[in-house]
Amino acid sequence: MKLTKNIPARTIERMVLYKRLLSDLLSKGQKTLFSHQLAALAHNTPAQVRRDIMTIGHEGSPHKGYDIASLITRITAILDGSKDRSIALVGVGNLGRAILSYFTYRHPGLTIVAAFDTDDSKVDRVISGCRCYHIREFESKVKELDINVGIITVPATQAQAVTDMMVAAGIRGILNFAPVPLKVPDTVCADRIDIASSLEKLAYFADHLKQHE
Amino acid sequence: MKLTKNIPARTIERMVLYKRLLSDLLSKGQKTLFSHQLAALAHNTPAQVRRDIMTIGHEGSPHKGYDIASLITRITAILDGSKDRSIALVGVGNLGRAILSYFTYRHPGLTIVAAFDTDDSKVDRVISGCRCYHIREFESKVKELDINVGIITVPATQAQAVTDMMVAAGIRGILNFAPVPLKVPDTVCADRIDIASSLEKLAYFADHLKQHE
DNA sequence: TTGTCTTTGTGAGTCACTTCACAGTAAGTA
DNA sequence: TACTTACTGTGAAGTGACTCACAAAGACAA
Repeated sequence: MKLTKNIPARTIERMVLYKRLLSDLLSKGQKTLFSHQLAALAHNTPAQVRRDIMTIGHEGSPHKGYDIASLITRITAILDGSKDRSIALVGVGNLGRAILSYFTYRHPGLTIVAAFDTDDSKVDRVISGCRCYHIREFESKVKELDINVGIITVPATQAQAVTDMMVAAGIRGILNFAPVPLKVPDTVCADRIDIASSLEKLAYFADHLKQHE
Repeated sequence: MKLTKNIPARTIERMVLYKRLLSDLLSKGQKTLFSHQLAALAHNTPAQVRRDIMTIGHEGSPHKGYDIASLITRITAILDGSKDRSIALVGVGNLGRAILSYFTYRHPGLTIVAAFDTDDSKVDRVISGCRCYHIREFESKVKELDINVGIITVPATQAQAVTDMMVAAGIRGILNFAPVPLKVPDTVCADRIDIASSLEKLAYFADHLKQHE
C-alpha cells in the first residue's frame, strides 16, 4: 500500500478505467477475474493489465485470478479516492454549464462545489445545482471549501490570467478547455482538453490510416 | 510535400497547435520565427520543434529561422486542412448542445453539419445553427453530406451501439465523450475524451507531484 | 503421488519518442 | 578575405512505456 515508486501517468489513466469497469462487474455479482478478461473490457492486452496491477503493488493468484473487491480497494487507495474531491469551475459559458450539469448526478468522489464568472447576471445564481460566485471571491472560496482542482472554461484570451489566479490561490491541478497551452509552475499539474484539436487529429487519421493504430 | 513516412500521432497533435499559434503570429504581422520562439509558445523545447518541422519535411534557414506563412501552408497540407471537414454529432444532450454551440462560430475547416438523436422533441429542430435529425436517418445523411468524422455524446450504455452504426455508415474517425472504451475495426480511428477520468488523474497528480511533470 | 492445465509475476527485449550535442551554414563585421 | 555569432538539421544516445516469453505455482484428476 506504500509503493512510493512513481506510477506513470498512463498507468493512472488506466487505473481510473479499471476501477470503473471493476465496479460494474462487482455490482453484477462477479467476484473474481483474469487479466485477459479485464484486458478485453479495457481494450488492451493481458500483459498490460498484469503489469499495471503489479505496478500498483497488488497481486492475484494463478488460478482464481484477481479478487475484484480488493483490487478496487487498492486502486481507490492509490487514487486517493477516499477523500471527496472539491472542484472549482471558472467560466460559466455554454461549455461550463454543460460540464456543471454533467456533474450534477455526481461522479463518485468528484464534486464541483463552486462556479465562478465575471458576468453579474450569473453571479449568485445556482446553475445545475452549483452556486455561482463572482471571480473576485475565488481565493476565499477556495480556502473555505478546500478546493485543489480547477476547471477552466473561459475564452483563450483569459485562460492564462485565470490560471495564474488559480495557482496563486493554491490550486494544484488544472483542467483546461481553452485552446492554449498554459504556463504553470512545476508544483502544479495542468491538462488540456481541446475538442477542436482532437477533431483535427482525428480527421487526419481518418484519412491516413493505412494500417495505423 | 509527399513524405509518406508515417508521422507520429504526437507530432500531429503538436502540428495542430503550431498551426494555431503561427496563424496568430501571422495575423499580427510577424513573418518569421526561430525554433526557440515557437517552443516558448507551445511550451516545449527548441529541439522538439526542429525535429517536428523536420518530420513534416519543411525547413528553415539558419539566420532567418522559419517562414511563418510557408510553414502554415505546409502544416495545413499535412493535415489536409484544405478540404472542409463535415462532422456529425450523435446525442443532443447537455454536452452535445454545448459542443454544437461551441462550434457555431465555426472553427476553420471543421463544421458540424448534422446532429442526431432519438428524442422526437429534438428531431427536425435547429439547435445552435445545426439541424437535428432522427438517428434512423444517420446513414443516408452521412452519404449525402459526405461526413467522415463523428462525435459521440450519448450515455455510456449506448455508445458502442452508436459506434457500430457509425462504422457501418462509413465514418472513419470517432470522438467519444462516453466513459467507455469503444471497439472499432482498425480501419477506424477512435479517441476518447473523458472529463471525469481526466479530473481523477489530475486529482492524483495534484497530490502526488513531488517533482512530477 | 505425479502429471497436466491455466494463469500469474517479471526479467529482458523492443519500440517509439525525445533530447543531446555538434557539424554545417548564412549573415554581419571589418 | 577571414572571424564571429546564432541558428538549423540530424545522427546518436537516452528515456519511458509496452510486449514477449517463460519460470513458478495453485487446482484438479487419477
